[in-house]
Amino acid sequence: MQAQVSQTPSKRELQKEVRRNDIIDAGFEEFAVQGFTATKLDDVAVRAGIGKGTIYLYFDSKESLFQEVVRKNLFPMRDAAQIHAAEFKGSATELLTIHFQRMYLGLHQDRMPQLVAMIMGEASRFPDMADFFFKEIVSSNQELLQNILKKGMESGEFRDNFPVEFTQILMAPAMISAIWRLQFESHSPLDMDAYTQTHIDFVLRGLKADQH
Amino acid sequence: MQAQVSQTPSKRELQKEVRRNDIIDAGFEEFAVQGFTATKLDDVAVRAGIGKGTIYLYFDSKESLFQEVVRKNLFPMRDAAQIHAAEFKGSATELLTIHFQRMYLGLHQDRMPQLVAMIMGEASRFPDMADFFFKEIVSSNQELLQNILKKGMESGEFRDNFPVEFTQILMAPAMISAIWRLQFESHSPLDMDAYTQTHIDFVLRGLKADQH
Amino acid sequence: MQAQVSQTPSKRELQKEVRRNDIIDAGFEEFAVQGFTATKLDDVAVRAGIGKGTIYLYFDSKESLFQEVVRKNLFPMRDAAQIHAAEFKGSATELLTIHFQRMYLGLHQDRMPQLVAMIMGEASRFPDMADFFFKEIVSSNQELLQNILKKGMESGEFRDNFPVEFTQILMAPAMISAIWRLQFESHSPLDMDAYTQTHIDFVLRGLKADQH
Amino acid sequence: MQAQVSQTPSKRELQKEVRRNDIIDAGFEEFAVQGFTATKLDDVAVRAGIGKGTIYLYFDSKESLFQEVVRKNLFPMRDAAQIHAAEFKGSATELLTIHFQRMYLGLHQDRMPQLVAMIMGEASRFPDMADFFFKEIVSSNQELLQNILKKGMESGEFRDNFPVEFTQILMAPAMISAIWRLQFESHSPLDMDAYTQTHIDFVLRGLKADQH
DNA sequence: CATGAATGAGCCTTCATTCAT
DNA sequence: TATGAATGAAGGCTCATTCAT
Repeated sequence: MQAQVSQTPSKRELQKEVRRNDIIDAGFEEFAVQGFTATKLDDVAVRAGIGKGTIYLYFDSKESLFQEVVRKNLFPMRDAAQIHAAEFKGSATELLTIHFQRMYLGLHQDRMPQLVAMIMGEASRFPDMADFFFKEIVSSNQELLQNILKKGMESGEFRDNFPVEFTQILMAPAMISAIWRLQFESHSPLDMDAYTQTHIDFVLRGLKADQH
Repeated sequence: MQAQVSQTPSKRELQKEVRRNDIIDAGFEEFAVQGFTATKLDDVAVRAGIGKGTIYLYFDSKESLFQEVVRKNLFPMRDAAQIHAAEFKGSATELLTIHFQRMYLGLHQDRMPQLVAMIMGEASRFPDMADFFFKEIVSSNQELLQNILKKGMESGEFRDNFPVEFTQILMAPAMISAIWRLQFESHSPLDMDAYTQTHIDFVLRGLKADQH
Repeated sequence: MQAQVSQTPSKRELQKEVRRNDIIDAGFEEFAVQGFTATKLDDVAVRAGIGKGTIYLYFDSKESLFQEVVRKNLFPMRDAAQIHAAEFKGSATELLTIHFQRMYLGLHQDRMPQLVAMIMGEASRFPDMADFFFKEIVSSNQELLQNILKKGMESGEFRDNFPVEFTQILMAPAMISAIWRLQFESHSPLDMDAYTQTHIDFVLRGLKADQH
Repeated sequence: MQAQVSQTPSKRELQKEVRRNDIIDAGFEEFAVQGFTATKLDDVAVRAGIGKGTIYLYFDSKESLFQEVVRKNLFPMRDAAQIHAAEFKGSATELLTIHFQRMYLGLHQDRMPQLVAMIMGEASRFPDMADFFFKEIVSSNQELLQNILKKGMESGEFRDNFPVEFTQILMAPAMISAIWRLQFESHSPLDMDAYTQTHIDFVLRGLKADQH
């Protein structure tokens, strides 16, 4: 008579998952604004609307909460980019264009700029985190871009003498734009659409196969 | 008995200046490695070879010491760049090349990468500092580069349709290289000479006047 | 339908009693190993195979659980000793010998050494418990031993000038052996059979009626 | 002209030593009354009349303070006993008598009973401490007593069939008396002079060479 | 001027107890 | 009844800042 299917999570389990997410989101906000060290778990708790001790029912420590925050916010972007690239049918030029447009969308979503800035600034003091970040995010992105470059070189769209190991040169303006908006938006706002377009255009010019 | 001439600083004043500099240098090392929040004034004192209390004879607070550290380490680079650009006689292409080479030299000198990373990561939490950093360093650099661009456009070396307000696009790879080396050098080392050359070459290609 | 006779406990009441005992046993294990302060009710619950909140359905607080643990584990020993002494037919020498042998058996049973050590170390911080322990266990044991001594003095087996108020002198080696094994077994193990025999022999020599 | 002799500690160093001792003494009081786990460093600080943080200028942690407390309070007793035994000229019976009298004096001095009770109760949860205690105090005491026993056996004062490895049997009543006074003094006070005398007398009877 | 001992506010983490389900 | 999620007070420890020497 028990019609309870084991796959459907109980109401309680659902509630726990929701709560866990609330904490991650609250942590995201706080970490992004305050940075890791300066963030107080008290503030995270207040923002999540829970008691301070509750955080420890879901996470082992401040650091592990931080890892989850990074994970939850960066993985989807990475995965979406990979899937898109794998499925894309079209020229390398088009793919690179769309890939960069998507990168800008992701980087300026919500509090992503803060997250990026925080990781750049504090990762080196948490070797585990730098490790995790490099392996899960950075190298995957690098590889993705390298594949696009190789594709373009094979098709003759891109010059074949650009050193593919220096993908940083191509992506850097996107990262810097995120930091810029975080730090200097009030001093000198950035027209992101124009910036994005200029950046992509600049990259395509720089990669264009040499005339002869 | 004191025939002290007011213009020449007394031995005591010289001594004070030296001491002040020692503290700034020690602070630089510590802030660069640990970041602002994680740096202990105890460590700064030890590194400077003085007592902890002495710091407060020269600086009002941890934060004001930090400001001085930034000031002292970034001003010379900026000033040297400005002087060089003003005095340079030659093509815009050459000037831009040399300017970038100097920028890389400066950025990878000593602990500059850490300083850059730290500013990027923590500046937003110290509005005064972000302010100072923008006004004294960023905008000056931007202006300098814009002048080079305009010069090149006027001489016909560079295409005149690159939006000069987006100098970030041109400089970003240099900033990112500093951060990369700080965070990921152990995961994936960067050949800086090749990187620098590739970057400059890429920029020049991107700015090259259109063929017709 | 319920033909429940009030004198026979219902199945439910039996179940409650069983559950209560499970908790006490789990508490015993944990308190004995960790001590009172260091024991977490969480661990007790896990060991008892129940939820943490359930403990509060059976006990008012951690402290009251502790009292029950002590009560349940020391009463049987005390009662068995009293019954045995009351029923014993034989010489005082024999009775004392057997009484001590039983004491050793009890003291080294299971986790009794830990319980003894814990009471010795922590009882003073729980006046109620010290009270309870003194009234229910200590004084009863003292009285029992005093009765044996008096019996032996009357029968001429023991010298009559041993001050019966100092039964501690006779029992101490047994208590200390329990603590020794708990704390120093790894440093210097104790051959309990030989120790017991030596102790009893020593006591009998010390009590032996003077020669003349 | 500097007449400062390097051996004389400066006033500041003296002050530090005094302060260090104050903290140890305050810690002694608190640990003895509350036990290790229940003692708050706040309370130690208040008792020592200093700020909470000051403790950490002198000790690394609560546990290391505890070690110092034990060290400072137990070492003198141990050393004095060893010196006395080494210098003593007289019979083994006299030596043992005096040794025990001194042991009682030491054990009931100040807060020594509490310290003993605390070590007995909590040592097992701090393996380092149990280790330290066994090596520095227990085994030294055991050895000392064994030497006295051997001396008496050689001189014919004591029977030679008492197993010298079981010195616990001889010393236990002294330890137990300390605990008794701590826990049950209010329920049943102990006349320590009579107790001591009875114990020594009992031990000497038990060790007395057999008549023949 | 220089020192470093002293301070105490502040933060992460734990855990007995409560209570909605 | 039983559960275990939630709470928040409490404690060990850190560190910027002060101040007596």
